[in-house]
Amino acid sequence: MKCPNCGGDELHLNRITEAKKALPEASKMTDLADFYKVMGDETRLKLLMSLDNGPLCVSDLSCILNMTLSAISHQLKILRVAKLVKSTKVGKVVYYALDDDHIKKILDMGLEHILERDE
Amino acid sequence: MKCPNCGGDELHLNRITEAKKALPEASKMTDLADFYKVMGDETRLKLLMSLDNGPLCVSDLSCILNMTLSAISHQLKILRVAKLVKSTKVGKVVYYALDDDHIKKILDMGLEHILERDE
DNA sequence: ATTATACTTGAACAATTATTCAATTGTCAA
DNA sequence: TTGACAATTGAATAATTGTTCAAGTATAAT
Repeated sequence: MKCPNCGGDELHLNRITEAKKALPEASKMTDLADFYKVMGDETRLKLLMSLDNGPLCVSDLSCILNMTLSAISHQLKILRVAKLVKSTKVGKVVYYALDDDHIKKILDMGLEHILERDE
Repeated sequence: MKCPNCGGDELHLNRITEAKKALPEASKMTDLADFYKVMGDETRLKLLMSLDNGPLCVSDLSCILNMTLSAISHQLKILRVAKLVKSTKVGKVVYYALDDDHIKKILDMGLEHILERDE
């Protein structure tokens, strides 16, 4: 039996079928890629890090990142849709917070990896 | 004293300066964003997951993902530069493997988050 | 009611990026 | 040496994406 894609031999095929089986569901892969994609932007990462010590309003975040309200709002929407942050409106002010502290753990783990890597 | 950016009051300023101090170094933020950016692609994520159970050559990976050698090679290069995978050449064949098992832990944590989230 | 504030939204633009295609390198076998 | 195979590379293309700008809500204050 030969690999229909590249013509490889039996052993080659075994490795392939095994690796294929070990892969998570296709839809889960897409979800995971999307999750990392949302984190893979400096602005959004700064927003998440800023919210790490408690809720902040959009103006606060705009000051912290030194970016326009519009830019911040656009990025907050992406974070909101991805369920990484939640928002509550108090009068005219909208407060944003991390959706749960699982997010915080993931952030810390990534940061730890970066720090270790650069030693 | 007033916020030079949006004209907010004292309390507002306190929250801002505190959040700013808590933020990691700018260069670390960039590195972390870049790290997630590399993971935030379905093809690269599949490559990493495929290598989870041991090294595979480029042809194997091409079969597993059902994509051209060229496309795979381009993505492997990105993973290599980002130090997520390493490669060793044996004759004509180049084997790729996860750079360390810290990567595996991060992958698992992300996947766990996705699974929990969708319950 | 009118005005100001806090934020959101949609369109547009520039920049980035994933894949394809064609050409090329490096290694082994005949 | 010649040919075949594994993999890499660079340029081109199409698609995605982050920010800006201008206009629009919603809420509070006068």
